[in-house]
Amino acid sequence: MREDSTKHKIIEAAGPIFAEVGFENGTVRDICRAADVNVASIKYYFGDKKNLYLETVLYARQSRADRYPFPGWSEGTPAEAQLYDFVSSLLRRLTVLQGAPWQVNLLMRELMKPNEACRVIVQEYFQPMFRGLMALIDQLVKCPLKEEDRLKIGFSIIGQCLHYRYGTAVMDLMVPAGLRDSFEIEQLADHITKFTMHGLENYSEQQMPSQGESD
Amino acid sequence: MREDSTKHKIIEAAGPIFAEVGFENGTVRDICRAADVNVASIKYYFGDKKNLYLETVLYARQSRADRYPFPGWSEGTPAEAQLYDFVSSLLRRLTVLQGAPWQVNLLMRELMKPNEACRVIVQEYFQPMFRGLMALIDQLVKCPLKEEDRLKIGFSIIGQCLHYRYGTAVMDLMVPAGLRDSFEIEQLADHITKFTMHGLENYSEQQMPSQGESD
DNA sequence: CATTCTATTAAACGACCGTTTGAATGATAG
DNA sequence: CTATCATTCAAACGGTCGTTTAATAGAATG
Repeated sequence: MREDSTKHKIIEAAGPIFAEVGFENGTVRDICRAADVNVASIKYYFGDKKNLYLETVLYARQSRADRYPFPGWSEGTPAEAQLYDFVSSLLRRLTVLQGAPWQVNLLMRELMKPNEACRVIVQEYFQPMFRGLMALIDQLVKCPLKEEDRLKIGFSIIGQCLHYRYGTAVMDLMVPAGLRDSFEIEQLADHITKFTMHGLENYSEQQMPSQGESD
Repeated sequence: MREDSTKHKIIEAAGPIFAEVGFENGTVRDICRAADVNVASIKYYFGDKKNLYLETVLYARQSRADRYPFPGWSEGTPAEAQLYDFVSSLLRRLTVLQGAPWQVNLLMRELMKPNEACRVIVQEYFQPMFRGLMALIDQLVKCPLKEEDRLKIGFSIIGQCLHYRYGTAVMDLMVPAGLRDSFEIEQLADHITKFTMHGLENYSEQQMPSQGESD
């Protein structure tokens, strides 16, 4: 798609608007004014507003995937370093503590209240990332994990990271101004990595408690 | 407020609608149809739609606070048991893995994209909870914590819990049907408690690493 | 040149929005 | 009964929404 094509201009204008206010509140008139095109162009190029939204979400996904291909580690990299890299790149990808680019906000919006585009996003974007994380978890614990525990651990890691995006507004009210310096990405990644490493340390020993916990 | 009063009927009708579709997409006509009152009642009792929304959010907060007053533990309760209670009651309060009552969804919506009501919610609802958690964290680690670390640990715990609400849709696609049984609230609380306990175990030793971590 | 196809335009359509009006209703008080 | 008050009502207001129309301009094709 040519960068100066009308279709491209519309998507680039629609992205920030949908990301900011969602599908229903983003009006085609606003979008077309921002893109400097006639309102009828929506019908001409996308059929209707719904399809414009769909194409915009998929475009956002694609451009984020292009921008942040998943890091491959060299063979010898220690697992803890890989975990740190994973966490910090996830935080960075979410551009925690900064204004996120519209692509991120739009994808988050889609993941939280899934429309049609959600399944595609999860399958092509989220699952590969999560699979990489679970392989990493396997390296970090001593013994093989049950699938459900592997998932829960993964959710614990992801949850710690995502909370810094979900809860941005709350956290701004929560963290005193004097402590903001301690909440840069590197330090958050450091904390989450340590916290997780310790959390995993004795995990293998807890795998099979005393079978039969009730009587 | 009498339970059968018109004002009460309107709020009870507005709650689920605002929670489901947000402020902008919830129409006064839908609300009034659900409440079985005339549209002009909005102006009569609330002035305008915005004020109706505000009163509905505050009502939601109040009814949740009434329903789940914060648990007080007896003096001797072990800290780990308190942590488990905290986590499981938070998960339960969010009614993770179930359809949440409209009050929860409305409050989550407000916390994520703060309108006017947010500040009140955070101050009266969230901060007391968080303060309780931080006091609990102090009991769990051996030595006094820096304020910033206490906050980060708190966020790590909250983040793990909230992710099961934020990411509901994604997780439904992520967890194979055969493993759903392992994701009941008790088991999630168990995992998060253990994971957190281990995460905190060596925390005190990491407080002051080797000062000067570069070259 | 005449024709066909692509792209863009201003204007309008019907539907729905939040809000407002002014009359009707029914209970209460003098 | 009359007057007053709070409450409810159907109807309409002006505005914005997504969508559509029909006309237009310019390039491509014969």
